[in-house]
Amino acid sequence: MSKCEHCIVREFSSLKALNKEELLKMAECKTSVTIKKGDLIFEEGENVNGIYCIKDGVCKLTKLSPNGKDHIVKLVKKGELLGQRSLISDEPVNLSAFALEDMEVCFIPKSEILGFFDSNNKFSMNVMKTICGDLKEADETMVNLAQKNVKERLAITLLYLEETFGKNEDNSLKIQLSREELASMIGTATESCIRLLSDFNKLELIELNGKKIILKNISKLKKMAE
Amino acid sequence: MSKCEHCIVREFSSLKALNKEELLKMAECKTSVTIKKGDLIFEEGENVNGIYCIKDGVCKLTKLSPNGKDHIVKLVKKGELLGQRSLISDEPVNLSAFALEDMEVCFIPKSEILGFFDSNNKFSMNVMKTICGDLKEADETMVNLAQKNVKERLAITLLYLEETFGKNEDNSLKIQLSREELASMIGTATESCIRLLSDFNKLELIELNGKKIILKNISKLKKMAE
DNA sequence: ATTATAATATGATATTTGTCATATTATTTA
DNA sequence: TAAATAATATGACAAATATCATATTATAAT
Repeated sequence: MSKCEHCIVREFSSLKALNKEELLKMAECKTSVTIKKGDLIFEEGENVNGIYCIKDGVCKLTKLSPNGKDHIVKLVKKGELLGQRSLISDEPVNLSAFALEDMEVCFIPKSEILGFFDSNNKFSMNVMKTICGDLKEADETMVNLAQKNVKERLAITLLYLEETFGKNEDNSLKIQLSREELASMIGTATESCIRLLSDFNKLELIELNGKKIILKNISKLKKMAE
Repeated sequence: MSKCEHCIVREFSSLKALNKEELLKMAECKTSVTIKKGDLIFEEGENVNGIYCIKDGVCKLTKLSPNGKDHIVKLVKKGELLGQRSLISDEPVNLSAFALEDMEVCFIPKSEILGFFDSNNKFSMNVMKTICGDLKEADETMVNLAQKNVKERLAITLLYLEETFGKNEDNSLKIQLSREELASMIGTATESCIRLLSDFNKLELIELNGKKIILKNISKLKKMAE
């Protein structure tokens, strides 16, 4: 069992507030899990009795609409925690989580985390700040969905993907989403998404190379996103 | 100066966790404010150094899009708190608040609230739960905006308004929104909103009587909202 | 390697929604 | 009370987007 004390990833989340003792305690009750690309981590409505700390990889949080279509609410990456909201509200999770890449995560049981809430005020505040950040982001996304058209939302999303997940040596987006997933992030039909990517390509805003997407004209994309 | 101890409204918010001492302390530093319908409480980007406890009335939280249009992100009513997110994140507010009715609110300075966070764990947990609830709601709204059409969103919103704010003796919605505001909640053009209300009226789902809206066929509206 | 399957791409068309014009009604202000 | 202004309503049309069909390409399975 690896030691949480020596885990660098911890430094990026609310868990950075924990002291040595708390980390030792946590190391003893945590479980390390490997998850393969495409696999389900948890499903909407499920009781997840703890939180996941993402050591490596990226996952998508999705919500199913009554029409049967999934919407991607958020992408979560290395260093972030999963399942905080559900734990605090003491409710089943309201989103499903699927691995977009092979992942390594640690599961920390609920009782342990609740203990930290009681004993470590800094930790509580960190978690609160994270959730407040999520709420602020959600408000912005909401307004974008309500007031921007699909073209603008695609531009916004492409810029977000490069900014958040970076690019490879060939400048292509590091994170690989299918066209269907990209459409499900921006809230449109897969065909519309494909068509607009094609348009962006012709306008030389981006370059398409199979699954690879390269942002060629960031400033024009930014203008487009306004 | 009225005593927080005897304020019933307090029982509906996170503040219910405060003990007598804390309430006495709060009563001394709070300020009571009356706000007239239509007035601004605070504006996006402003530093609000505390939180508002709504004693009476309803307000809207809006966000301005770069295109110049406002979007109503949330309605907040009697018993709820305003400005929690901003206080925790230690950032300017990201939404503007306007009174939809004459309001009575109490302003409690930041320092006071931060003290409660340190000393009263129950209070912290209550605030966290509220914000988690907001986040869950925001996720749902997001998916609705992304996947439902305007007709469905209108039905959802009308049902929400009746459920949340109740109805008058004549069965009309207690909360009065202009067509423009209703449109700005569901994320559509004012004319589209008016047109659909008119359609709903013809289909006898609702009844329009000047500014008054009566929900006539709840079950059909619910089917429509799916 | 070959076939089967899934992902991407594009055209044609229908539907939804937005925009602009204008009429009508309600509300405020002088 | 009359005039001015704002809110609501509706028509005509344009633009955005979804849907369905089908082709092409990539990926996985045998």
